[in-house]
Amino acid sequence: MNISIKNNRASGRVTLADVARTAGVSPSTVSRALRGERSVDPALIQRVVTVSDKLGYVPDPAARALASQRSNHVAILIPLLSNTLFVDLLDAAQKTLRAAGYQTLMGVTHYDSSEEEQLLREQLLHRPAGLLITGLDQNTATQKLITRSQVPCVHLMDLPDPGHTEHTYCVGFKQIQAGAAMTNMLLNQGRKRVAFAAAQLDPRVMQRLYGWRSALREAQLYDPTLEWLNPAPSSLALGGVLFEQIMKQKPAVDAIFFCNDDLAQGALLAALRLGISVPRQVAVAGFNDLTGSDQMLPALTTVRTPRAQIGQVAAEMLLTLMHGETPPHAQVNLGFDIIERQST
Amino acid sequence: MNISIKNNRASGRVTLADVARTAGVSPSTVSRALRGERSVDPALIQRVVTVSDKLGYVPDPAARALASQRSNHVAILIPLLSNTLFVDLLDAAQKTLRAAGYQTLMGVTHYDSSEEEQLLREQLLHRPAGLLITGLDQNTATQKLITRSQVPCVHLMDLPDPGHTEHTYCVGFKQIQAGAAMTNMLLNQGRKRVAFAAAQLDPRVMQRLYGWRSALREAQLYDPTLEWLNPAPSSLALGGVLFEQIMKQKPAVDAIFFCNDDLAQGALLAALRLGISVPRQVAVAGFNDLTGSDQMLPALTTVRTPRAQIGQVAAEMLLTLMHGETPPHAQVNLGFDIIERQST
DNA sequence: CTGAAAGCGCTTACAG
DNA sequence: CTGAAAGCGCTTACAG
Repeated sequence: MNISIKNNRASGRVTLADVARTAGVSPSTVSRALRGERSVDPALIQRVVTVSDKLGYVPDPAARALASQRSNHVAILIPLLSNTLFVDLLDAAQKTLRAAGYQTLMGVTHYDSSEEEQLLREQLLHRPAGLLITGLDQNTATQKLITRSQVPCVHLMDLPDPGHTEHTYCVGFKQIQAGAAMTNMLLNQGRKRVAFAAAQLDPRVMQRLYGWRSALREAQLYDPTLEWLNPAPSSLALGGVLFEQIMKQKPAVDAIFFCNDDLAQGALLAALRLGISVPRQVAVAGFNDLTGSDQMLPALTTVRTPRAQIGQVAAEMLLTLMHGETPPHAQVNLGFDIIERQST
Repeated sequence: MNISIKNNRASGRVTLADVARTAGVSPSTVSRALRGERSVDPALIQRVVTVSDKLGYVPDPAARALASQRSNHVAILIPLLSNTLFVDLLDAAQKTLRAAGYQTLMGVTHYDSSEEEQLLREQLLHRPAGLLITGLDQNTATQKLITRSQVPCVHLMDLPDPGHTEHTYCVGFKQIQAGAAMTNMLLNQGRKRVAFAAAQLDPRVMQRLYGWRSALREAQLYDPTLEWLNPAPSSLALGGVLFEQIMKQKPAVDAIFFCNDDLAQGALLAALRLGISVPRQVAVAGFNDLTGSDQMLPALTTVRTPRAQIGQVAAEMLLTLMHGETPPHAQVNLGFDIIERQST
C-alpha cells in the first residue's frame, strides 16, 4: 500500500483537492469551510477541518492570491530604518499582523515621496490585503494609487486637522500639541528664552515646530532667531553640533527643545565635553523618549510617544477594515506624555 | 474606437495575453522574451518589450509564483528588531534585494529557535526564491526545512569552523577572533585584570567569550571569576548595572570588555554618575560600534563590525545562487576593525 | 526558435 | 447549504 494514493501530485504538496477527496465533499465546500464562510453545515466544517489537519493541509498563498485577487500581505511604508521610532512601529505592527495570519511587506521611503510612490506601486502588485503608511503627507499620485487600489489603509503617527479628511483612517497623536506642551512645560519652569532645534524637517517635525511657536507667541516670548532648523538627518553627532552652535551664537538661551531624542542626547554629551551645566545654565529637552534617554547624565526630559502602541492599534484597525467592518473611530488619538527628568 | 478592445477583462489589468495579442505572438513567447530566456529571436524580444511597455504590462507575482512554484520573495530571519545591529543587516540586504526585483519577507525570531522554525515554515509557504538567516545555530528541524525546500540560503554574521560545513554559504567574520583581538589589545595596553561582561548570551556572544578566554589563557591571565554573564536582553541600563556590580565586587579589575556597545555605553554613563574615571581607573571596551559610541564621554573603544556590508554581500551571494550560479567562495570573511578611542 | 495545451491550487459567481 | 465549472494570469514540458 502506498500512502501517496491520497496525493498523486509531483510536488508532494497536499492540496485542497486532496482534502476534498478524502473528506468526500467538493473543493468548493472545503474552501468555504476552511475560510470560515457562513452557511456551511457545521458538521461538514468539522469533518473538513479534521481531514485537513490530518493530511497537514496548508493553503497555498499564491493560488489564493491569484484566485481571490487579494493576498495575505500587508504593506507597511516607513521613512527610515535607522530611526528606532519607525522600527518600533514596524515591530509592533508586524507582531499584531502576523498573529492574525498576515505577512508584512516593508518599504523604506527615505522621506522621499516619489520613492514612496514607487514602493507602493511595487507593493500593490502583490495585491496586499491592507496598507499601513507613515504620516499624512503623501503626494497626489500616491493618494490616487491608494484610493484606486481599494486597499484598506491606515496612516500612522499623525492626525489630520479636524474638519478635513474624515474618511482618512489614522492612529497617532497631535504633533503640534506635543510641541506646544513641552514648550509650555519649559515656560512654566521659568525659562524665558527657549530655542527649538530640529533636523530632518519632515512634516511631523514641522508640526512640533508650529506647536513651539504658538506656545511662545501666546507667552509673548516668540523669537524667530531661536529656530535652528537643519534639513540633515537627525543624529547624536548633529545634536552636539547644534548645541555648540546655539550656545555660542545665542548665549542667553536658557532652554533648548530638540525635535528628537538623538539630537538631545548628543547635546547632553556635548555639554559634558564643553563643561556646560545642564540644566543650571541651560535646560535640554527631547522628543520621543528613545532608548538611553533615561540613562543620560543628566537624564533627559522628553515627550514619550506611544509608537509601539500606535503600531499595534493601527494594525488592529486595519484588521477590522480588512474584515470589511467599520472601526468605531476613523481617527484614534493615543496622546503623549511629558517625562520630566533631570535635564530641565 | 474604444481603447479597451485591447483588454476586455473586468479587472482592467493588462495581462500577458494582452501583450501577446497586440504583439502578434504566442503567450509562451511573451513569457520567454520578458524573462530574458535565451533562445528567443532578438527581433521578437524587441517587439514584445516595446508592446509590453506601451501597454504598461506588469507581470502578476501571484500568477508567476503559482505557475513557476517560485515567488520573488526573499525571506530574512533576524533575532530582534530592537538591536540596531540586525536592523542594519536588514536594511542593507533589503536595499540590495529590492534593486534586483525581490521583495523582502522579514521574520523576527526573538532568539527562539522554535519560533525561528515556525517563522520559516510560514515563509516557505510563499515559496521564497532565497533565504537569509542570522547565525549558524539553527535547530535540526529548521535545517531540514531549509534543505528540503531547496531554497538557496545564506547565513549571516558568523563563519563556521574550518573543516565543517563547506556547503554552508555564509558571510560574516570570526566572532571568536574579534573577541580575542580586543582582549589582546587591552593586554597590550598593559591591562592585567580584564573582565568580560555579557548579556543575551546568544551563540555569537559566546564565541566572543571564547575569544576573550583564549587570549587571557595565552597571557596566563585567565580568571574565571571575571566572567559576568547575564542572559537578560542587552541594554544601556543593564550595562550600567553590570558595571556597578563589577566595580563593587571586583575592585581590582582594570578593564571591562562588554560584548555589545549598548552595555558599554551604559557602563560609561554609570561611570560618570559614580565618579569612576575611565580609562584611568578602569578601561571600558565594547563591540559593534553602534550609533553614539563615538559620541560618548570618553568616546568608546570598540570593535567595528561590517554589518551593513555583510547584509549587502550576503544578498549579492544569494542573488548569484538564485540565478543558479555558484559563488566563487561559499564563505566570505569580511573581518572587523578595532577602533581605539578614549575609553581604553 | 515558437506555439498549443495543460497545469499551478485556489475562489467564486451561478445554479440548484 | 452544496457542487460543477470557469477562471485568476502566468510557466513549462512537449512537439515541431
